[in-house]
Amino acid sequence: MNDRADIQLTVDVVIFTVRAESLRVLLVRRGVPPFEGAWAIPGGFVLENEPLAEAARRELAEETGASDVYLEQLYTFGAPERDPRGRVVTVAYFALVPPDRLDIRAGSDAAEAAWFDVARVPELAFDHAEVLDAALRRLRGKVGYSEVGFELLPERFTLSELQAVFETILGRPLDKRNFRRKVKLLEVLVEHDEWERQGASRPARLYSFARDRFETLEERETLFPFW
Amino acid sequence: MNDRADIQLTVDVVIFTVRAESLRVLLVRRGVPPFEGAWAIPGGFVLENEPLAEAARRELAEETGASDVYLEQLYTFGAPERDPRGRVVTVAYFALVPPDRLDIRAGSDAAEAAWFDVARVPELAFDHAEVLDAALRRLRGKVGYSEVGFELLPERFTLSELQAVFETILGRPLDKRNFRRKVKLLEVLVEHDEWERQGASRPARLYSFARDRFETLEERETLFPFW
DNA sequence: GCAAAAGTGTTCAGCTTACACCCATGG
DNA sequence: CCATGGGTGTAAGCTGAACACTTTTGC
Repeated sequence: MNDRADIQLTVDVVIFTVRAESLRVLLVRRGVPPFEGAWAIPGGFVLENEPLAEAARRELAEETGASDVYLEQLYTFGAPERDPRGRVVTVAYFALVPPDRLDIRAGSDAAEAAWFDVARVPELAFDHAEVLDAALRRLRGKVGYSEVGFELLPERFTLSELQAVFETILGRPLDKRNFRRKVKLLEVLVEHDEWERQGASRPARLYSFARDRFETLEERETLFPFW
Repeated sequence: MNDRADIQLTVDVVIFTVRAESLRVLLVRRGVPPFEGAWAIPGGFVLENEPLAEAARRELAEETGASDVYLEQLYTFGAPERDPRGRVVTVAYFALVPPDRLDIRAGSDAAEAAWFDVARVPELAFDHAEVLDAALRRLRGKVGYSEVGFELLPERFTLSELQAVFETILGRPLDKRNFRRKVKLLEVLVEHDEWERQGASRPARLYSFARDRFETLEERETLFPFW
């Protein structure tokens, strides 16, 4: 009468960053069967007495050295046949890592890891194609009414960089003037008297993201209009 | 070196229905410790070789007799101390059951179960207050751009009934004329030559929900505007 | 002085909102 | 005939989209 399944629980973390105007995801190459040699989303088993989000942060730190970045639970995948070794249910998370938070050294000690443009991802192990797809849909769905667009940038950034992130996530160009007007209207950016110069062009003003102001915005639910 | 946690996996299902213009949730009274005598969200262990959604549907059918209703994975709760008996991670789902799909007999054989107005829910066992809160936020958040508002109604319904469901979920009144115009603009309702008469008033036309038309709408992502 | 990217307003269309009266029926 | 809920259109304000030129710098 006790047919509780003997289940192993893992967390997988879809780790995104932005580089050279492309959205990238971190994948690791599997060194052991099953799917030996295939690319996979980094993940691992949940430890005793470890909260799920903490397991995800541990995974994230092991692979990237990054901590204190945006992390969100995505979905739980539990098809019985998703892992040929047995019943393994995985709680998938996704993380947004600004380029300046990446620790180059991290992850290099363990398995091979590499960043892939999300438009050019190889075949993935397990049901990880589905996991990645869910993460991308979530990210794209939320960019319009949440902070995720801001969480991929370094501490200081230009409005053009911000716009490039939005365009990268959405996969389409945005109008520069409209974009700037709307962002400023949100009142979540702090304007600095610092300027980024790059090559032979006019320097761009640097901004930073005021996370606290965004949170008060959310409560007003101005961003969730009734259709 | 193998510190994989010995974890029990359950599914909990937040079951909503609408009755008398109030949004209700099904709760069961616990007959055994821990939290003996407290009200809880129905749930149970995942079986060997059972997909998570199937476990949720099984739970749902046991409690309500309903099948083929709207079911969506909500969130996975895994705080180590959430169940005093040990490490129990739960994958929470929520279900929307139209009143005509409820089987009165179901659930009566087992534990005591009852419907509660979501605004008048008693103290709940475990972290179920948090689970219910997440379900309500998800439901309210999605009513404006998804089909959830349509999934709580019987096969045939009037526009006033539909509006009442939206108002119940959102917790605020909507303008009748605007509501009707927008719903008709969506083109997801089938108009029938049947009329509901109730008491001393003009009969109301009956409609049904064309789920397939809604799905093609979703792909057009007209409903997900960029801010 | 020219190439390159930064920065800046206005107009128009479409959508959202607010709002009040007549209609069909049962009792 | 009256009480009850069903059903319908229009005007005003607001929001989103389209669009082009000037500025600052490095070379």
